[in-house]
Amino acid sequence: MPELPEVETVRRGLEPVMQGARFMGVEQRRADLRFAFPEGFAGRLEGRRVVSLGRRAKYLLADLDDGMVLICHLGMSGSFRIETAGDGSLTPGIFHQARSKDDRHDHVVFDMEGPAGRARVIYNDPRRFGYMDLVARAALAEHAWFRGLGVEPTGNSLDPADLAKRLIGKTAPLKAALLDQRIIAGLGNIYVCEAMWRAELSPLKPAGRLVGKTGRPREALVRLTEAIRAVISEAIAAGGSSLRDHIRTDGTLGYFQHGFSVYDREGKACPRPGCGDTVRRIVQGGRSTFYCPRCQKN
DNA sequence: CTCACATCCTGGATGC
DNA sequence: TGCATCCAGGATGTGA
Repeated sequence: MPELPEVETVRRGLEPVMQGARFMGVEQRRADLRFAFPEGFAGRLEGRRVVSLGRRAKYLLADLDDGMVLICHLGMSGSFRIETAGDGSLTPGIFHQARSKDDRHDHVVFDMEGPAGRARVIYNDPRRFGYMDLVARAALAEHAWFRGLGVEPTGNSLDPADLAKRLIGKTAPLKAALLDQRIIAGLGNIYVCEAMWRAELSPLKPAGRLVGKTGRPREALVRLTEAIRAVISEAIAAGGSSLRDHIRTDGTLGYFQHGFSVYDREGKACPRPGCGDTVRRIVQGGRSTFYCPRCQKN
């Protein structure tokens, strides 16, 4: 599913029509996605105004004017699209026009009215691995989905010393540790593979070996931290990666997939100058890992 | 603690 | 063209 860069791209796409806008109508077309919607979901949103649209890990968070937060996770195949009349001057009538030709997987429809005019925001999710909830902002940190969530891999939040504390003594392979949302929150299969390649670290290496005896981060961990930060920020700048499901709210594609070094490149040449080896695919924990056996020996 | 594996779903790619 | 099979960006729960 969308990993952090894709979710951040969606957040930025929705912000212009959501921030400061009011839910004029909410249509919930089924009782559940991955989980059941909370009781009275649509009615509790209607009439509320979005104070701000944020993100934590792979979760979109819409803070409302009554102190509640709308939480959305896109699962593997969730996407939002925005429909307007094109000139931003939508009348309510436009919303009653025929649905798009393949609306089978449009599960939630938000009719918004705000500073930017009216917009219809539609949640589509073929596999229905996504989920939503509505909780008090004050209780968010203790919510089951957020309690124990690790550090954000963006900006200054990701610090080698802090990461060392989380990895110390871990015998799990590095790949598994980086996918563990309790350690770093927001990374998925793509960016974990890319970051390990950039840092020239083996996905099989026990994660705890990145930490020195005294508990200080080894040089490799500093390198990995920088690689994660770089790949995430570059991916956000590219609008995320569009493989199968990720699409921006305006219907355009992200283009970071063209910048992949190893992900989905099994059998192709390792792009590191002078390497000459071939990208290999192995399976760890049931998920594909792509890496260069020569660059990522240790 | 760690792992392998199944599970929730649909759709696209591939192979016969 | 059909049909079967495998695979997919996530997260959770089970049992070993």
